[in-house]
Amino acid sequence: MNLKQLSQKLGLSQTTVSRALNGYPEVNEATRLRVERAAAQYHYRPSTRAKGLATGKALAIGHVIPISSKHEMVNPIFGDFIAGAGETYARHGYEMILCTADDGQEEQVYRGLKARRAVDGVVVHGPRLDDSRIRLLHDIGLPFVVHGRSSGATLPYAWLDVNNRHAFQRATDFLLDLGHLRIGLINGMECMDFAHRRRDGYTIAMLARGVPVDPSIMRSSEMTEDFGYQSTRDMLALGDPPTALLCASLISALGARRAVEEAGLVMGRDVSIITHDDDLSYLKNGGDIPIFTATRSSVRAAGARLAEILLGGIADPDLPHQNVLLEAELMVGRSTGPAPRKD
Amino acid sequence: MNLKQLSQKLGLSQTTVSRALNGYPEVNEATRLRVERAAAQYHYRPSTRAKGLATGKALAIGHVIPISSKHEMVNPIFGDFIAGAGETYARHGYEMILCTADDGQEEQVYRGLKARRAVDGVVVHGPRLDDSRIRLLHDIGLPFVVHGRSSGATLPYAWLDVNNRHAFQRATDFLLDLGHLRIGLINGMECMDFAHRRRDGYTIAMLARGVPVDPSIMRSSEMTEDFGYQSTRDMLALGDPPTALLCASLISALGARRAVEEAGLVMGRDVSIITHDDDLSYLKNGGDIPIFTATRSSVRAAGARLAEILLGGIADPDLPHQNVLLEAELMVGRSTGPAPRKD
DNA sequence: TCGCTGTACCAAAGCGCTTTGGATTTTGCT
DNA sequence: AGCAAAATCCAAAGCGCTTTGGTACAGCGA
Repeated sequence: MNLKQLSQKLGLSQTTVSRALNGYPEVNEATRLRVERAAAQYHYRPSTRAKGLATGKALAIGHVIPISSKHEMVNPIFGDFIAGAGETYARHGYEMILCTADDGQEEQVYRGLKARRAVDGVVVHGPRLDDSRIRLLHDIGLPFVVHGRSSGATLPYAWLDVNNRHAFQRATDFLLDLGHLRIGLINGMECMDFAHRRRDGYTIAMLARGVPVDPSIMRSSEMTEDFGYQSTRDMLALGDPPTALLCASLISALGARRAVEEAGLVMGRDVSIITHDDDLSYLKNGGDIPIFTATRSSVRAAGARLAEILLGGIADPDLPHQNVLLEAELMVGRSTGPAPRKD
Repeated sequence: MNLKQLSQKLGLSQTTVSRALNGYPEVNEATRLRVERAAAQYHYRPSTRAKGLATGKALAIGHVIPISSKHEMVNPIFGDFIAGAGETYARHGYEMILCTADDGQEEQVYRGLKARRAVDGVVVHGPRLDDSRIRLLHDIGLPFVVHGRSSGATLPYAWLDVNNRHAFQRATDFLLDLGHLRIGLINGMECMDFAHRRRDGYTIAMLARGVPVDPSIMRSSEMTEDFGYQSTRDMLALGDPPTALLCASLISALGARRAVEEAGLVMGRDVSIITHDDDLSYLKNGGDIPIFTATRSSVRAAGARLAEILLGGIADPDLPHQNVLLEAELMVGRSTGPAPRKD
């Protein structure tokens, strides 16, 4: 069923039917009701493509998933983020379109999206330090919101981020308060902006207390379980091993715990662990009492909020760039305790 | 830059430019070359919407992500699956569009996709037993491929699945061969087809050896870390605890290991664990030697393969429904060993 | 030379919608 | 009653592409 057929069935012009359905004022209420009922009855829905063509909008938002061809790594938070954003898009009549982009060809993908007029805006995932995508999207005139931030970017841009620096600063302080002095950092890849900021927070807190920052207990890589395990095992084998660990993700924290237990140590007693927790639906941090003490911030909520920002910016391009900084909660779980006394 | 502008710049008609770009024969090779060069120079890309309107195709594939509003659970394999499929779509000039659908409104979402003519086909994720979506999509005439299968479906349909029954049968046999008799099952939700089949495989193997199937060591729920932990803890507290566990996912296996170790037992010695491993990029099963003995099958590869099948079916609707059954590998890791001798 | 067959190109219609610029009828007011 | 304004509705153009149904011209054999 298309507009023409529907309007013929109603004995009205396409104009009137279209206006009735789109809430324009110049149509009799009785007529509008009749139209709406008929539309529902025949399951009429305007074709997105035709509507898009006619209005000059794409009625779609693009998400470009960076996929490192080296590591073939897909960001595990992606599913939850999308779930949050998707609901918002649907409510506003937008489609969500996904593209994957290997390392080198990211620029191509964004340009293609723009040239094909496939989207009205995009979400930038996984920003790196001084991320080139910001300049690129600015230049080609494609509205965007960054999930995270990009230190070093000179242009103003819209973003939504968790206050990673503050979160890790608080977490480090929490451990310092418990008497820990050897605090290991198991970070994400520090070319990623969020990891860089977390490290900053960690360093700031350590230095503020005059505790030395020791590179030998700071690791940085993709946040896999195995990386958490290896890093922890290595660090525990040091002459002066850490009594506490700061992990960048629940997944690497699971690996860290494995190494701790494998070494015959008890988490929360011999080694304390704090992790960041993205509150992923498939990786809950325990039940009532969290397993891990964690800095928590829901990625899914972030997705929903970010989508609102993007759509708002598209609806009114003159609006100033929105910047939203979310604070993470510090949830105390069972993985932390006072630093073990040296005997 | 659009077709009209490009054709004016070239002093050709839109027809000729369009045909040149789409590889039709009735255009001079020299002209075609000139057109292609100009298109590249001006970054011309046909508008997907316009092209779709003109051809009557949507040039897009839909993925509907079921999101249980009860559990707010997003399938963790989703990111990797999408990554596999996305590359295939891009290569064929298709967009991938995502919708989220809460429990009740799935039918609405599919109908909407069809009515808006937003997609040429869809991928059905997470099929349940006798899944109603198969009938629905058949009825509304939307091409689809199921990732998994649906026991009880009477209509023929295209699917790509892992041989879950065989995989779990082999895994169970493997444990039985090691002398285990009390083998616990930590399954996914058994309304899901894959979980049902895995249970079947387990049961078949047990019965074939005359080993009793004991419901008290069989659990079924969403595959979270916590579920793996709780289930294992409970089972280990039984009078006659299992000496081996079969897990449905690496995530719940991590939870199972936690419970095993917390009980002061050693995985691979006191309790053997076999898990299914979807080979997710962010959750590798260890390094060189797998942590867990596992039935492995790459979800990402499945995504790529399934996308090919769907596009093939769309290109030639008369083709019979393709059915692909992938065998999982049984990878031996460090989590399994002979059944402990009773003293 | 004429007709005929390709080859290479083009004008215009059409995909399903929105929107512009009227046209017609009603209403409100004097 | 008479007339402007408001209320409703409509025909047709246009969004950017593909495709149908041509035309024009060169080349060829008779």
